[in-house]
Amino acid sequence: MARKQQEKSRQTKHELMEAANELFGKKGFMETTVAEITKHAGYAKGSFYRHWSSKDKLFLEIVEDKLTQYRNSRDDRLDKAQSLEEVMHIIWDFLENIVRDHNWAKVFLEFTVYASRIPELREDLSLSQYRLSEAVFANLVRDFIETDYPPEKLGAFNTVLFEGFMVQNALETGIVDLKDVREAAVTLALSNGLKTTN
Amino acid sequence: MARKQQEKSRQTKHELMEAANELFGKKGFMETTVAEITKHAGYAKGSFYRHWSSKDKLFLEIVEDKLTQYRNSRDDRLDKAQSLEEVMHIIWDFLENIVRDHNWAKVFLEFTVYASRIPELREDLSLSQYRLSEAVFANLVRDFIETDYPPEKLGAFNTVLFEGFMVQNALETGIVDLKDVREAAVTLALSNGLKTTN
DNA sequence: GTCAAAAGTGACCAAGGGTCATTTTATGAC
DNA sequence: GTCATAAAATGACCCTTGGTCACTTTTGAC
Repeated sequence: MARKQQEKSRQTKHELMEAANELFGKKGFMETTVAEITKHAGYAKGSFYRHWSSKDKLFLEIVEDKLTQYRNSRDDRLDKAQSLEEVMHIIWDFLENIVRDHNWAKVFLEFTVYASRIPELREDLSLSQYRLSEAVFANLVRDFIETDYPPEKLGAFNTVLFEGFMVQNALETGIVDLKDVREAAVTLALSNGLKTTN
Repeated sequence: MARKQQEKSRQTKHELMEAANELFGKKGFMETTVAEITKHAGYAKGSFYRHWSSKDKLFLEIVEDKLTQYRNSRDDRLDKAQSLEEVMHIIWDFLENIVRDHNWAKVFLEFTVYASRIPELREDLSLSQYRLSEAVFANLVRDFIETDYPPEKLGAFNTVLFEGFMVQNALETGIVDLKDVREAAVTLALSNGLKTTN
């Protein structure tokens, strides 16, 4: 049987992904070369292209893995949410996880901006498995909105604030931190989504 | 006198900047090559490096020009501002100008994220002449803040929201538009900066 | 042991940023 | 007008990097 060969191939792919994961987190997407990834994992450059058709595709696969991972760590808390404020904090705990995962939020941002110039890649990136999903955020807040403010927009503001923060963070301006932005997001949600504001 | 030569040199530089301005706006920073810029202006590649030591430096010079331009169109309106809300709208008119200037806000974002990986360039970019200045925004809102919320942070949220919006815009998600984000910024400012919220 | 298929290799290609020796053009002294 | 000098402009060349592919090595079925 050819099972062992498949197994070996999967193992190699895994090793390459691990190496890439580490290097992307450390140096970013652009600054990490394919040759570095393969060398770090102990292979030759050519081997890379037996597993992915491009550096972009590898990145997308890593993103998919990571988002699945992040989402799994969040899902079980959703049922318990009792208020808009609570939901917002669940969302921001989730976002905080991403920032804590080395510098991956920064790497996401880097790749997002890069991908936005490449039509095919931009389409890929707007698929939910590759993206902080505004739709998911919208669904989370929908049940708690008392006004007629569109839940899609309320959901999207989380992404807007988060990604805006990531730009600040990338430049290391140090003026606002994640906590400030979380508070702002909550303020905004309560202010637009609830009838009584305090 | 060698005046005419200097004049010619300045003219060439100007033509190269015009070409670059157009191409960057159309294709972005990364996708525009030095050879394209020089060809578009009618010169050979080598001529580029008589005027800038790198593609990055040319970009910084264009940014500086543009920001000066944007700022000039704003300065004369500042005196008239009577309330926090009014100041916020002046800030967002200013930001709207940048978006209207072809796709330059997107190009700024692209360059910002790119620069954040290159230490020397990141330092350049945090200089005020190259940057949407949080400090300036902070000064604008300072006089109208009634609470003890730090004006630096209130100012910075404008940049955060604006740049976060630019990421959405780059991906063409279409969920929020500039008007939504402006409103959010105003809501946030009034909510944090004024004693009475409505 | 043989041999086909899979895994792995690295020389090679093209594109792009940047360099520099060389050529072209402008200037001013005579 | 001519010549020397300096500035402006050129494009062949270098290096790096993503991607290709003909070749070598390893694996496992028989």
